[in-house]
Amino acid sequence: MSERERALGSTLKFAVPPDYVFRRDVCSYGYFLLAPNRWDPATESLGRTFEVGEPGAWLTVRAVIDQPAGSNGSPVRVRCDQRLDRADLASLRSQVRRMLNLEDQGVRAFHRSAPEFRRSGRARLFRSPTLFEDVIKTVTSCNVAWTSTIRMNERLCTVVNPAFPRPSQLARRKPGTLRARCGVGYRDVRIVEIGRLFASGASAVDGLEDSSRPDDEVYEQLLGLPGIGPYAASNVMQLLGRYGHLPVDTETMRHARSVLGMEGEDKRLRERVEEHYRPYGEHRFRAYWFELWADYERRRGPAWTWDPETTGKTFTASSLRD
DNA sequence: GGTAGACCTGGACGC
DNA sequence: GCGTCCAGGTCTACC
Repeated sequence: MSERERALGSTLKFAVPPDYVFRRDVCSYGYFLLAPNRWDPATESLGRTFEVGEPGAWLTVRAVIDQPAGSNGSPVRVRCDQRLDRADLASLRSQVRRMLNLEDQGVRAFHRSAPEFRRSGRARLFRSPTLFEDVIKTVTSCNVAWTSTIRMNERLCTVVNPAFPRPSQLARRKPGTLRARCGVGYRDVRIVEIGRLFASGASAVDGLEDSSRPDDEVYEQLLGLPGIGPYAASNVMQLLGRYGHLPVDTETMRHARSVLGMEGEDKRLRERVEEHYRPYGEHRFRAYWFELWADYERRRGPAWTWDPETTGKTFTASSLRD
């Protein structure tokens, strides 16, 4: 493809399920506020840098994704800053489909289990183009305030790769460099090690996306990864489309006390939270999460109106405490 | 199996 | 402007 042909940006349009509402379903999980994603509340579009191609010939593409008609189930559009060939368009399409979680077959079942979310239509959860990015984003969200998570992801994109670091890029980095330039702190060694595992296709990460495997097996495997404890493993589970685990953190405790009216010490509260969401079975994460999200929206307005520079930075348990 | 303390960063607070 | 304290989940050592 010539340079001139490339200059005329490609546009991709594709059908989505009838229930799909772009602004609601993108702004459904905090990762829509993390680099390289950039939500624009004014145009209700998501900007992002992607990488297409193959090892040794990566192509960096800047794209803007939206749903021009804005109505349920109307096609989603992806506008690129350059012209892509068929293979690159296919790669981009598959990355966007993962982010938008379009293959999620459990929406109806979730609404049967939790009819209180039928009216809002909440069910789908936003995620990253790759499992690797979801895992690293999860590690950067552990033991840290939300603003620091935002900063770490920004710096990883600025310092290593604007489309988000690839496993091999993090595998090659010195931990000290990541710590000094990306502000990841003691997570440096763990991030490099996760990069190595994904880059080499080690058995520790093999089969994580195999949906035929039982939940408990995948959960145990995740717990074996560096930097991944019970909270992070449960969070990655939901990013894999497995919603039966609850990632319990300080924010869960705040929610239990302030919204569910529960009392007691953390250990007892943890048990009560598990008990509370048990009736939702394999959908319990979604029931928990959209209840929490509805509370955020009561405080801050609909998520699609949040400005990443202001409102988007205010989510952390201590700042939301009543 | 349970628990205490270290890990690192940035924000809040007091002086 | 500086020093101190605290929030935040994982990991290791120890009981």
